[in-house]
This record gives sequence, C-alpha cells and structure tokens, in this order.
Amino acid sequence: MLSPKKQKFLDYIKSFISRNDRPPTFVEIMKGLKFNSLGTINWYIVQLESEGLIKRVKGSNGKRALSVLEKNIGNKLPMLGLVAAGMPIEVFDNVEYVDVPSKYINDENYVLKVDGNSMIDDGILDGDYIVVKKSQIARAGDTVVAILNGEATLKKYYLGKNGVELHPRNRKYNIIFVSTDDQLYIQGQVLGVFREYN
Amino acid sequence: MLSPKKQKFLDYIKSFISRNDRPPTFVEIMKGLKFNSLGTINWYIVQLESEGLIKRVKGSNGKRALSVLEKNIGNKLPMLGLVAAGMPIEVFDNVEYVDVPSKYINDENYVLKVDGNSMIDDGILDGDYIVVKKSQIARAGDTVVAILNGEATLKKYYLGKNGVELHPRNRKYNIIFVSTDDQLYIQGQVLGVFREYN
DNA sequence: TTACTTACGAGTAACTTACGAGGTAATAAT
DNA sequence: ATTATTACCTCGTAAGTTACTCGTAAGTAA
Repeated sequence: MLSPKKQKFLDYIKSFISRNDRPPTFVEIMKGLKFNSLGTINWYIVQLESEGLIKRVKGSNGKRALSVLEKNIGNKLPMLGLVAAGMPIEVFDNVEYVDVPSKYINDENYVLKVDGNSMIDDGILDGDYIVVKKSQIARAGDTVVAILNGEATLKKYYLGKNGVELHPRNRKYNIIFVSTDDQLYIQGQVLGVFREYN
Repeated sequence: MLSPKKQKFLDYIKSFISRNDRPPTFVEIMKGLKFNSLGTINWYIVQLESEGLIKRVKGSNGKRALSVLEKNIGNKLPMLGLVAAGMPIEVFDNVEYVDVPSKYINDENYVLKVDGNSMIDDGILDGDYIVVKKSQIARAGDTVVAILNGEATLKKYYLGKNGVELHPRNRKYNIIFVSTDDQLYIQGQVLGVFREYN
C-alpha cells in the first residue's frame, strides 16, 4: 500500500504521460509538483522503482526516461479481447483494463468479454466479462477457453468415452466430440464471471 | 468476542481504509474517534493486535506501520445475507466480507448471495453474488431488491399502466402487479453480479 | 555545450512506541 | 457495609524511527 505522497507522485507521472505521450523529465516533475530539489525527485524514483511500480528505460533519443509499469494500474486486469463461438479470439489493439475483485489479480489472469450465447444456460450472457487463468490443462467440468482447429470457443470441458468433449450450454448448440484429428488447445480456465448493470 | 468500543475502533479503521485506500495514522484515528490522547490509540492497537485482528507491518516501529489483517483488507464489501424469493432477507449474524471490483467500494453498497432461480433468465443463478446499492428509488428496467409486504425479493422493476410491476425472470413465475394496498419498499438497486468457479 | 540523470550527506517534520498515572464499574473478599 | 481486585478504558508526554526534503556535485549521453 503506497503512501499518499508516493501515490501522488506516481499519479503525476501517469497523467503526464497520458497528456504528452512521453514521460516527464526530472525537472518537469519538480516544477509540476513544486519541489525544490532534484534530489527529492530522484529519491521518489528510486523508491518507486524498488517497489516495482515504475522502471527506467532508455528513451528514443538516448536520454533516460521513465515508464510506468502496467501492474500498478489498480486492481485491474487487461481485457484482451472478445471470445465468441466459432471465431478466433478477437484481440483488441489498445488494451483496456477492467476492474476485478482483487483476489484475481495475478500475472496469469486476464479478462475476456463474451460475445454470443453459447453458455447462456450457465448464466454467462452476451456482454459478460470472464476472468480467465492461463492454463493448458483442464479438469472435467471446468469452463474453459479452448482453441479448436484455430477457432476459439467458450465451453465446458468433459471427458467422455471417446475422449474430450466440449459442451456448450445452450440447447441450440451441439456437443463437440474432439477427435484425434482435431487440434485442441486449452487456453485458459474460467475463474469467474461478472456483469454490470447501469 | 470484541467489546463494543473495540469493535467501533476496528470498524473505524476498516471504513477509513475503504474510503481512502490506506490505513489511518494514529492522529487521524484520534481525531476521527474524538479521543484526546495518542496513548489511547496505542492502547487499542496493542489490544487488537493481541487479539489477532490487526497487524503492524513494519517491524519495530516507524511510520504507517498499521495495517489490518488480510481478512479485512482490500476491496471488500460486507455480505449481509441471502436474498431468496418470497422470504425476508436472511441476515447473517457474523458478517463476511467478500472481494468485489474496487469501483463498487463505497459505504452505500453491500453484497447479497442469491438463493433461488427467480432471475435465471437474466443470468442470475442460485449462489451468485450481487452488489446492491442502497436506494429507495428505482428506474424502470432496474434490477432491484424489494420488500413487498414484508417479503424480500429480487426482481426487475417496471412501470405499467396500473403502476409498479415486479418482473421475475423465470417463466415459471408470474409478474407481480403492485396495488395500492401493497406495501412496497425498494431496498436497493443491483449494480453487478458475479460468480466464482472452482 | 546542453540537457538531463545519479549520488550523497544532512536536516526536519510526521509518525509510532513506551511508560506512568488515573478513573470507572463490576465482582469478590472481609 | 466497606474494602480489595480486576478488567476496561483514558490521558499526557517523552523518546525513538522513518519518510520526505533539500542543496550541491558529479556523471552521461547527444
């Protein structure tokens, strides 16, 4: 938990970057935050770096520059894209971060937005968000994001007599029996679902 | 069991953290709780720590050493009880705190666990958690927690020709037309739903 | 040179901790 | 019926630590 002053310092850097599309120099921070010494700025930078919240990188022209790591963006996970039945996952180019319960915060997790109704009988509706944990394996009964022959899909994973079965949860769709000819990758396991009302 | 004064003290810390995203200083607690001595604050802290409800993070002493145990930390809201169709809300006596997206953290919100299937067609299943905002009013289309003649229920709120209608979202249940003889209290508006998989 | 980053020593205010003392109120002992 | 005893709570202040700030100087890359 960051002290208020460090938080303010970090917020300034973030907002500077979003305003100017480049990180501030030490002098700019000093003026913006009304400090009187570069030593103070450096002290904060060292502190924040040691706490893993920012890192220093070489700027484009060789001068040093700061960059803020994504991980400090609140209790948020990247929403990587849409998952819809029968389509590759559509990845957004500018990733949004969405607020999730803090227990899900972890490097292995990400968020997808659900497109379509293939899981409607499990209460996963079009437009819901799912928290996915990267994982190549699944247990029977897990809800998983799978890539079958290049197409992504959200299904329940089961083991039947003849191997893996992917069950949609919508009576209109059929169970998929995965044969040995098929290429199946489990991409992740669904940990949670959430939905917002306005 | 905690004495009332200690409970109040602990509650103050918890609510401070959820309001400000950081633990209070001794002075802040002193002012907030209208004590006149830091010694009193320290006495409570020592007491609560020895009862295992609080811990100090920074070893010996130092600034901002106060921190509440994980159980109470973070983005949690009280889960006040169960809401089931046709029953008063069942209030738990020892309130649990559940993790929710941080945007929902605020004194007006709380969490209920859903018991029953009256909203299944809206993807709200038995066992799901709902985030509820205390509110006596509702807009048409809102999902609300309402008390109708003493019975709590989770329904969608609409205005029909003859006044308020409460719609379940399960074909097996009927729409409730609220008459002027009925006592209807809107208790809160549902802001979000979430569900966990194991 | 110019524009910037790093490093260091030292000071101060903010904050926590320790300690001694005292004041109720309830229960037990005389 | 008075007096200890104990648990619970409150105060004031001194001492100890840390977080933050400064100024200055040296280092590094275009």
